[in-house]
Amino acid sequence: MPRDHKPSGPLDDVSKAIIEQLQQDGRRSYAAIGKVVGLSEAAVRQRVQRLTESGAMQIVAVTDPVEMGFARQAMVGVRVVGSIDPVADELAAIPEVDYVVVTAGSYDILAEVVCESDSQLLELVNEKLRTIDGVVATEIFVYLRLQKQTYSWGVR
Amino acid sequence: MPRDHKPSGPLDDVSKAIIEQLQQDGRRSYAAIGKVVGLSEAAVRQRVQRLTESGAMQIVAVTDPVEMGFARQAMVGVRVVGSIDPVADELAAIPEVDYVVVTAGSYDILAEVVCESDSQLLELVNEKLRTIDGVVATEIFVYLRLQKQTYSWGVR
DNA sequence: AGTGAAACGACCGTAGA
DNA sequence: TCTACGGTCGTTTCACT
Repeated sequence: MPRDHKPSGPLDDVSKAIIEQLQQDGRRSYAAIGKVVGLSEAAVRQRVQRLTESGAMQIVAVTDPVEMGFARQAMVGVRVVGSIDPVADELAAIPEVDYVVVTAGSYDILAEVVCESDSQLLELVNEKLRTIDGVVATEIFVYLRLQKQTYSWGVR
Repeated sequence: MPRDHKPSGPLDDVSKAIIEQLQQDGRRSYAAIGKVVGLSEAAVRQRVQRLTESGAMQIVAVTDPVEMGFARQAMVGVRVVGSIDPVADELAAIPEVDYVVVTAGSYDILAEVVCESDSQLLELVNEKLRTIDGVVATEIFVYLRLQKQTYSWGVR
């Protein structure tokens, strides 16, 4: 699922203020946001539409994995021989993998996985990750505690 | 910012269906969701309220760091001597750190950082992370490409 | 890009099963 | 925990700047 990325230059302060409001509550009304940022409802709505269509922002529900029955998360460091891209593609196609990033460092790829149990995690890594062509090593960092997860950059 | 976590047992299929709708569009109307899941508007509203108050779900704007002027992201593996908790707390308090997880493995903590430039990243790691009491080693995984980031578990 | 106004639809509180 | 309903407020469309 690649993000669309229409050009859309850097954001002005008003759009940043709108985003800040929606980071606190994605359902806050355009009218209420307009009062804070000093714009009419319609203007706020237009800017939100442009921001979402350009891919700069999206308004979504994010869930707590534990409450959803996924009690075990882990980050997997992956070392690859040969081309990295096809490996990254295959990883991204796995439903239990929710985050894939190509990195510079002692791993070529970091992949976050969400599982229901330790046994499912082990099976996933052994049978779906380590069997991908080009993967030569993996290291599992089991999550003991998620300490911070924010969707607001720079602010608060 | 610790999550509140009222007890609230495992979710039934209706609540999962509601969440699925809101993962696609966090602003979808309660009435429209009700038609899909077979519930009245008010019932959907009550369930969404309970889900958000229990911390199982939140509806927020998530942004593209590049569009927001944060062109450089990295994952930092942190090795700690002594108690891990105070280090995790200090890391979580840093604004540029958006994700902190305590892990089992060759790092004790993984922290994701969001910066405007390479120089800011370097300064952050050297002056704010490595100076924390108990941190004995860090390893930086600079993000070359974010390949996948989904907020929907299990589905699609 | 922005405003203002009127019609429409969504949301909220309350009552009742 | 759900439905029903009425009042209030938010959203949408459109003509205008």
